[in-house]
Amino acid sequence: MIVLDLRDKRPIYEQVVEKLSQLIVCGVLEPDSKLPSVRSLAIDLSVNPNTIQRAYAQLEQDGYLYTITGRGNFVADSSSWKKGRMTVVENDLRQALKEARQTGMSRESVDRIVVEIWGEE
Amino acid sequence: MIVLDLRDKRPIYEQVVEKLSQLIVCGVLEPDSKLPSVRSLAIDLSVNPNTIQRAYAQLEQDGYLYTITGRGNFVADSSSWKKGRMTVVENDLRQALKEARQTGMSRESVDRIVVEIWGEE
DNA sequence: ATGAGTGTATTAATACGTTTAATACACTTG
DNA sequence: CAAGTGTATTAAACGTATTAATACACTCAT
Repeated sequence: MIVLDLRDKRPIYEQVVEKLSQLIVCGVLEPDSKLPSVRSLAIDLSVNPNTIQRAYAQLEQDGYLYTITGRGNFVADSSSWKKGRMTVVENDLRQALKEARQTGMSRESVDRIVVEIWGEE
Repeated sequence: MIVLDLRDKRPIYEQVVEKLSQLIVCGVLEPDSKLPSVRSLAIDLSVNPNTIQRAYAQLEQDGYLYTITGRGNFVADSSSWKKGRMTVVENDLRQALKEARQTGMSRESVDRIVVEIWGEE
C-alpha cells in the first residue's frame, strides 16, 4: 500500500502519516473504506505496531480517519479534514511566497509557476 | 542580535542558521561586516560554542558567510548565496503550490495571496 | 615576541525522542 | 468461544543534539 524511504531522516510514523494522508486527500482511498489494521500494516512495513498506532492516532487527530474499536480504522469524509488541511496549506503557501519575495523572485516568475501547475487555460 | 525560541523543537544550530541567513538575505547584515565570534555568540545565547560552530559551518557551506581563521566570520556577498537560495525557495514554492492545488485551492485565491504579499500595484 | 582573541578539531558524557519489544485489556465478529 | 481489532503500559535499544573540556593554529595589537 505504501513504501517507506529509509534514507528519509524523519520519523517513520511521520512518513506513514504523510503517505496515507496524501492517498486520502487525492481520493485514492474512498471515504468509509477500511484501512489496514495496525498489526497487518506493521508487518507489511516491517515495523513495530506501536509505530503504526502512533501514525493512526495522528491521522485521527487530523481528521483523516475514524476509529471503531474492535473493527478497525476507516477513511474519513473530506468534510472532516478539508478545513484544517486548507489552513495548513495556506500558511505553507504564504510562507513560501514571502521567502520567494524576500529572495528577489519576481511576481512574473511566480505567475509563470502558477500557470505551470494549474494549467494554461 | 538574535533570539532563540525554546519552544521550537528544531535543533538550536538550525534556528541560528535560519535567523542569521534571514538577516543576511534581507540586508540587515551588510556584506563583509563581522559576525559575532563563536564564543561571544555562544555566551550571548547561553549555548555551547560547539553549537554555534556547527551553525557557522552550515552557513559557510551555504555561502552566507566566509571565514578567516584567527580573524572571524564575515557576511558574504549576495552573489555567493543568491543562486542556491533561489533554487531552494523555488522548490519550496512549487511544493506549496502543488499541495494547495491538490487540496482544492482556487487559482483566484492564490492570486489574492500573491497580491497581498507583493503589494497591489 | 607575547598575549588575547579568533576559528577548528577531538573526545566524552548527557539528554531526549524514536523505535522496538513484550505484554495486557476491551471490544467486535463469525 | 476464538480470532481479529484498537488501545495502553513499561522497559530497553538506538541515534542525534547538546553540553563539556580541551587542544591547536592563526591573527592582531602591544
